[in-house]
Amino acid sequence: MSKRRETPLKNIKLEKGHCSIGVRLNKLGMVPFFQELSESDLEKVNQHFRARHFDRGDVIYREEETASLLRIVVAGKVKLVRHTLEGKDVLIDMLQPGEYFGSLPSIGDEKYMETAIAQTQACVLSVGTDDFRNILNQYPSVAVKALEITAGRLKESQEQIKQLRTRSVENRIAHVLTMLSDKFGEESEVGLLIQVPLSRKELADMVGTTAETASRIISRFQEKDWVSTGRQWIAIKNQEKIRDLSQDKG
Amino acid sequence: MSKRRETPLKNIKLEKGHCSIGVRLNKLGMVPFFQELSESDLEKVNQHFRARHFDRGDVIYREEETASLLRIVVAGKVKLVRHTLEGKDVLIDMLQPGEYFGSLPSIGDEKYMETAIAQTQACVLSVGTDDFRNILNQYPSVAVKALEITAGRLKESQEQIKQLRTRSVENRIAHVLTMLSDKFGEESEVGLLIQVPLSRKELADMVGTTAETASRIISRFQEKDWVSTGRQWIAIKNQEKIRDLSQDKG
DNA sequence: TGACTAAAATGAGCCAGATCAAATAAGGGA
DNA sequence: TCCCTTATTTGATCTGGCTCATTTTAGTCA
Repeated sequence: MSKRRETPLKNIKLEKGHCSIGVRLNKLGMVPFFQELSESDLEKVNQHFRARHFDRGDVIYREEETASLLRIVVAGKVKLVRHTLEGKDVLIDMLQPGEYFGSLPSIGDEKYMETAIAQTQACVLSVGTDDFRNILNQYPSVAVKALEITAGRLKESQEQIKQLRTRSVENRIAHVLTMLSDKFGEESEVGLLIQVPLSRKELADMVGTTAETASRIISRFQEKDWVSTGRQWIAIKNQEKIRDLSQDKG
Repeated sequence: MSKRRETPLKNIKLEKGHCSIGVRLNKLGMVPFFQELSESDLEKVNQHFRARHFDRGDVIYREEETASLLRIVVAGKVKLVRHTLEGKDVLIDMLQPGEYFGSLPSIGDEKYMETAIAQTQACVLSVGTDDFRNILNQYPSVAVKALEITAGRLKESQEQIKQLRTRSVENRIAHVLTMLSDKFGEESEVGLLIQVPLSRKELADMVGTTAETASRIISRFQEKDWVSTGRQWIAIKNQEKIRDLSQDKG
C-alpha cells in the first residue's frame, strides 16, 4: 500500500553564492541585533562582517579554541554542543537564521565553551570581538538588544535547569518537542514536521537522557499516534496531547 | 571538653540608616555596572535609585509578580528561588553585594521568573525598568557591562546543566561548595567558612537533590575530615580534596 | 528495485538516588 | 544551664532510567 518512504525533511540546498556580500546586507537588517539601525548605519556595520559557507556536519569552531569571533546564522541551522570527558554530549541549542553564537566581547571570555556544528548547509557571518565591542559602544541600541537576547537565553536555560530537576524524561521530551515545533515546525502530510535533521541521540542530548530511553518514549508516543517519525525526523500529529505533557502535571 | 558551640556565622546586623542615601552613592560606584562612570554621571544615575532595607527571610518579590524593577544588592545576601508545582524548589543563585537581580528591561519580561528572598539582613537598591533602559541608552559602557555580566551568568547556568546531566550528586555538591567558598569563604577557626546561612535543604536545592542525600554526602565528607558543619553552616577544612572532587574525574 | 549501513527499537538486569519513617542533636532563648 | 524547636542524621525500601547486548528497520545509493 505504502510506497517506499523517503525523508519528509526538506533538503536545504543553498545555491552557490548565496553567502555573498550582496545577500548579506539584505539579511543583516533582519537580525534582531540590528533591527533599530538606519540603512546607512547598517551599511557601516556590515563592513566589519565576513560571510562563510558551511556544509552539513562542518565544525564551525571547537570547544577550547580561542574565542575571537561573534557569529550570526544567516541561512541554515547550526547546533551548539558541549562534550564531556566521559564522552557524553549536551546539546545546548539549535540555532535558526538570525540568531547569534560564538563569543560576546566579555572579559576573560577567551575560550569557546561549546562546539558549533552546521546541522544543515549554512551561511554564517562573523565579526571580530573587538570590532563588535566598538559597534556596541557606538550603537547603544545594539547593546541593549544583545542584552535582551542574552537575558532571554539565560531564562530559558534556568527553565531547563528547573525541568531537569523536577520533570520526568517523558515530560522533558514533550517539552523540547513543543519548543522545537514552535521554532522549526512546518505543516506537512505527516503532521507538524520539525524541519531539522534530529536523531534520537540528539534529542536525548537536548533533554539529558540516553538515546535508548528517548527511543522508548518516542515509541510510546507513536503507539498513541501522537507523533510520526523516521530516521532523523519527527513530526507531531497531536499537538495538544504533547503540549499537555510538557506542561506541569503531565 | 568543648564549650557549648554556637554558630560561627557572623550575625550581620546592619545598623539603622545603613541603607540611607548617603551611603548609597558611595556604594553605587562599586557596582560593576557603573564602574566606568565618572563621578558626576554616577551622581546623576544615583537619582533614579531608591534604597530599601530587608530583614532575614523577607520576600523582596515573588515569582509571577509583575516585574518592573531592576535591583542591586548593596549589603547582605539575597537568594533567588524558583518553586515548582510539585513543591520542589530550585535555588538559582545566592547574591552578594554588587550583584543585580530582578528584571532587565527586556521585551515581554513582564513577570519575575523567580522569588527573591533576603538571606540575611540586606539593603537593596532599585530602579524602574524604564529608567534603567534610559541609563543603558545614555551610557553604553553600562550596557556593555550588563551584557558581560549576563553572558557570564548564562555560561554558568549552561555549565550547571552540563553538570546536572553528567556528574554525580557528590561531585555536584563538591562543586557548589567550591563555588560558594570562592564567593563567600572566610577563614575562621573551623576552616574556610561559607559566610551565609545555608541549610542542607538549600544546599540540596542548589544541586538538585534531596536534603537527605545532601546530608548523607556531607556526613561522608565530615568523616573524612574534609569539612566541619553545624546547623545552617559549612566550613571547608580540606579545600584541595573538595576541589578535586568537583573537578572532572572525581 | 534490491542491497547495504547506520539509526532505531527492544530486552534484561542493575544501581544511584528518591521516598518514607524515625531517631538525634544543634544552638537560640530565658 | 536547661528547655524546646527544628535541622539534621540515619535506616530501610523502592524505582526511573542507565547500561550493555541484540534485533529490526528506514532510507540512501548504485
